[in-house]
Amino acid sequence: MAQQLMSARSQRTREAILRAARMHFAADGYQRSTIRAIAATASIDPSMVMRYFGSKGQLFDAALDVDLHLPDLTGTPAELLPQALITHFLAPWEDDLDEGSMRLLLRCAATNERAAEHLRQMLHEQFTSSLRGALGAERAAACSGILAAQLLGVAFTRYVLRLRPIADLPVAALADLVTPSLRTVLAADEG
Amino acid sequence: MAQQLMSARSQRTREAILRAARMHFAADGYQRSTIRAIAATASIDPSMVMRYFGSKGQLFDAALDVDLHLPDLTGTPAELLPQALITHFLAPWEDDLDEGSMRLLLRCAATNERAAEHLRQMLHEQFTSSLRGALGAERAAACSGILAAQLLGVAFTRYVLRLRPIADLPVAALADLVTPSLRTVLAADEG
DNA sequence: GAAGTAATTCACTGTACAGTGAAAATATCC
DNA sequence: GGATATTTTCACTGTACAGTGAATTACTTC
Repeated sequence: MAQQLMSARSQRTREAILRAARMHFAADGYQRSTIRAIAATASIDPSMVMRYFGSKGQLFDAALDVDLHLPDLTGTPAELLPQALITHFLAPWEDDLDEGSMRLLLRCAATNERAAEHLRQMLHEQFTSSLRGALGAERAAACSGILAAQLLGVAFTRYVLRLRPIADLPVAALADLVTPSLRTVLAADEG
Repeated sequence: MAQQLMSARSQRTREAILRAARMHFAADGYQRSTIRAIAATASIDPSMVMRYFGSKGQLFDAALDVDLHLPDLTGTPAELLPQALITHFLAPWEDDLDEGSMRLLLRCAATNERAAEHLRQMLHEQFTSSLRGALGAERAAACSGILAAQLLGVAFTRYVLRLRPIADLPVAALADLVTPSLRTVLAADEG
């Protein structure tokens, strides 16, 4: 891609902008984040943002390009599936190495159709491909909707709304709390 | 309140503004909604908004003042509790007589701390008071967090993110899909 | 139907912002 | 070390907006 053709310097600048943009978009949403503020955080001139990303909208698109990193769960015994799902699902939210890109996506999806489409696409792809091996294509498709709803509910409640007690629980306790429900969903579809 | 002192005409204007505001806030979020656009929808002059609500922020606060209308579930047999919960919870979203005020609250809570606080408060009060009679204060407090998370997940997925298939299901089918999980949550806490 | 009050409109201010383009600084190559 | 290309800064434009206050219109009451 174009990135490969860039000098190390512009590469660094580009990444600094992206990092700053993710922070701002995650904290304030799309509208309230200004190019100027993002540029200030990245310690560069606002017009650099235009140079590297063309417009605020394109910068946003670039910032949205994140990943759940759900592993392929093929071979995971049914018994352990709920635990594995919740653990892997929560991981990118908990240790946000990428400046909260998951939070950014969830928050912005609430008010921005572009982000919503991105999130829908991402959830669909990653859930079905992660579960296909373990459940078969048919059951994966049938379950993924309600599984996504439950996990999104937890993520929204914990990371965006910060509703107690869900927001305060250690991850392990949270996983224990949710696991039975996931198990129920997977079991209900078994028959 | 001040409303009682107003003429019928100003009462009507006030309500027209509020209705228009809820529509816009629900559709576009706080930032992207402009006083001008709200005024246009309500077919009045932008400065009327200022007259009646003081500022965009105060108008927003007024628009957020909504209710889940969860009934007191005292006396509902445990067996029927999940069904009753999901049905009553979904109702205000489904038939949005109030111009989508629930959607407005959920959407805006994602990026607006004022709305988030409002939603947290509302969920806490309404869930605990609705369940206290049926479960006792202790169990109500213990369950309400995870119940809220699950129901918020469904609402977010269906009404805000519009992720399929959850977004397309008839309410009854959706209720059937979620009921087992709610039952699991309530059962898990029983011991 | 005139006097007074409440509701509404209008013209305006200041500000914050996205985006532009030319100039300056910095690196790269011969 | 001068020429060329790339990165960065700077000064600017136009626009959209929240909010203000005076002028105007519509109601009410006597």
